[in-house]
Amino acid sequence: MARPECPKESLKTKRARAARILERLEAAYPNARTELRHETPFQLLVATVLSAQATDKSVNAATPALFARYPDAFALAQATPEEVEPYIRRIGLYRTKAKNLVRLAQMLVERHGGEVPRDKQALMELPGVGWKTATVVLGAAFGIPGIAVDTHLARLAKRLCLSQARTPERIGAELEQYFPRERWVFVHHALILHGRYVCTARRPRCEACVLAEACPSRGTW
DNA sequence: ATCCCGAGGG
DNA sequence: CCCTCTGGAT
Repeated sequence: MARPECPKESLKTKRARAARILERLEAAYPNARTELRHETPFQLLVATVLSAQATDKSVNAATPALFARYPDAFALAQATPEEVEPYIRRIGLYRTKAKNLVRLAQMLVERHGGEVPRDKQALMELPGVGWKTATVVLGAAFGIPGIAVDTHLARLAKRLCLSQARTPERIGAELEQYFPRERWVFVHHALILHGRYVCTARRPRCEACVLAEACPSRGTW
């Protein structure tokens, strides 16, 4: 990672650049939303927990069979981790995730009537659910604004010189200063798509990047 | 800071 | 072979 210096910008200048970035994201990814397959908030929560350090493709390959066997929290709460493992083994980190999902389902039944709580603190008390997963679920399932920062957002925020902060929470808080609240959830999904297909971790395709004009790091990778 | 972990890409 | 993938818990 050869780091170019980020330009010194006022908040006003940065917001103007963010506005241009948002414009181009809206043109390039007009209906960006989660690519995790799900029918209910519960299934989205499970899929998002499974997506930690895994590709959404591998998660989507596993969840149809998983959801057919365990369609809701009540069904999953009756399972043992050993019974769940075969469904998710190919995703990786499967022992931890199987254990977490069963306990998570049991807690949903015990504390929330089997439903997904619309509250970040309550979500973060569930095993396997941290700040990023809770923010994603609130946004995608309930439309509650928030910019969840995952590996893609962290990388793009740095390359775009939108945030040099280190923790996901701080990067997210900073990004939320630059984009309008009603577009936060869109920005999250659009930047993930852009990070997955264009501004990739290893060899970013700057020549094909619609954000290049607004990116101080263009061509330096 | 380290562990969990399989699968696909370069 | 090494790196990365919508992280979280210890």
